[in-house]
Amino acid sequence: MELEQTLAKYFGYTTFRPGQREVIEAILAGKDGIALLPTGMGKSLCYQLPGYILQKPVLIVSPLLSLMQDQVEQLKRIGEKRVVALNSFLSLTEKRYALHFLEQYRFIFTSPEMLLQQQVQEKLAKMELSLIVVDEAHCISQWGFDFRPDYLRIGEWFSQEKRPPVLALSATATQKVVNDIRTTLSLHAPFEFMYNVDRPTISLGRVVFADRADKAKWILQHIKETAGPGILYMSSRKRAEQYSEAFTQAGLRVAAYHAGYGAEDRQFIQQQFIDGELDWIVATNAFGMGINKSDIRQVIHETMPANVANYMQEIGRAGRDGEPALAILLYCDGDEELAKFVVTGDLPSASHVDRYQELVRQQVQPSNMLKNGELSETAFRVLAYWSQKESVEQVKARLNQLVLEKYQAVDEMLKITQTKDCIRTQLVGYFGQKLQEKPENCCENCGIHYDEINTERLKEEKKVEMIPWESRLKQLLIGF
DNA sequence: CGTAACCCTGATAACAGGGTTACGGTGCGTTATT
Repeated sequence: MELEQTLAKYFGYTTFRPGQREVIEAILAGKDGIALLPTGMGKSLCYQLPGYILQKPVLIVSPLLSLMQDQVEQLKRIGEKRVVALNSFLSLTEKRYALHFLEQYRFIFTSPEMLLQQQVQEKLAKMELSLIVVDEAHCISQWGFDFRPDYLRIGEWFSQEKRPPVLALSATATQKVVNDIRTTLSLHAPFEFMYNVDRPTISLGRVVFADRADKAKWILQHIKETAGPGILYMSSRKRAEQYSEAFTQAGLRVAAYHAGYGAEDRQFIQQQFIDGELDWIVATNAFGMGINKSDIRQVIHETMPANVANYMQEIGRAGRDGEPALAILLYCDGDEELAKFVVTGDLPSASHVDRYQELVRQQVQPSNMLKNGELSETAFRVLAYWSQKESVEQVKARLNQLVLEKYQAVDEMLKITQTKDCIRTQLVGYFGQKLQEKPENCCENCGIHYDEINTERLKEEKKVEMIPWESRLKQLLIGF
């Protein structure tokens, strides 16, 4: 059957979106692949369609439980019953059942951590898969080395034996991230499809402040006077809460969001935002992955993110409906120091490496280190991962290297806050691409026509405030 | 590592300036308590 016929039969579409056909054909030809497609451009179809053609299960490794649930629901909505999310939401009985009948499912979603459990591994060893998908594959690079080491173990697992094609999917990935994906997954001459990373409808604003108080004043004013829906990214949980409270007191529909809240609260806030009951989310970088909201008009960074990849990922949440949107990066001297601390603050130290080895030598459980609270659970897991693989000296060198790389990544982001050249050109450059065409309201340095837009806005105001979102965008562009 | 908020001191009134302290992100799975 032709691909189009299968597409129509299962998904009801008549044509493919850019890249989908190429990626699917490569997979069907047995090749590995890396596909970078913006959210909303049908990434998941790249594995769902092959799932219907290759009559064996597709395994999808996903970073978040909520993401898995969404994907499962989405598939069930189009009538697919043979789909399962193998994760800790399942009770022991449910998990046993799912594992027992695992080969019967068409789509199996799971986390890296669950995938690597012995019982899952044993089951998978007896099964034949048609395809392994690593969804949101930038997580390998973003999390694998110092946060969720199991992201690195995915590649170790299937590199050793005969395996089906592997497809890595992500919205955006810098050159470094693509390299990390390729090497840690040991992809064999992968087919690579990279959609244009530039999002011409997002204007790239930037405001530099003399001190923090000025910045705070600007934020308070800006949020009060401009329209959402928007995300205000903060670099600390506490500040997210403080700002959120200030806005709430000013009568705005705002909520804070960070990983300190329980899963239910987070789900609730996210849903309120999606449903339009909240205009602003004041969040840490915990917010965003898997958010399906097309009309986000603004993404503001109170402090710069830790690297360019994260920045692109975060601003890319704006304007998915194709209508104009605005990203504003705020900077104040010294902001990079906080970013540097935050990204390296929880790494194990050289003395931790020594102590780990010492405990192993004495045949004491290294996890005893956790009892007196000298390092976090995350730091311990990272330490354990590397210590099991490498010598004490190698681990120390690796950790030092990691710190250096993280600092460099922050410095690259810092350049964007300081450049006098076109921000868009520079940003796109980090993704190995060349800017095709500058949009009219390109960036702070090329000139965003705030004045023009402001005048229009005034004219607009004299008429009526009825044109739903056009007038909102104009409102949104004041405050400069 | 750097910042901000806090406290203390000195010398007799308000407050400058030194010292101290608290604070800073991301998620899985499992297990022991409410």
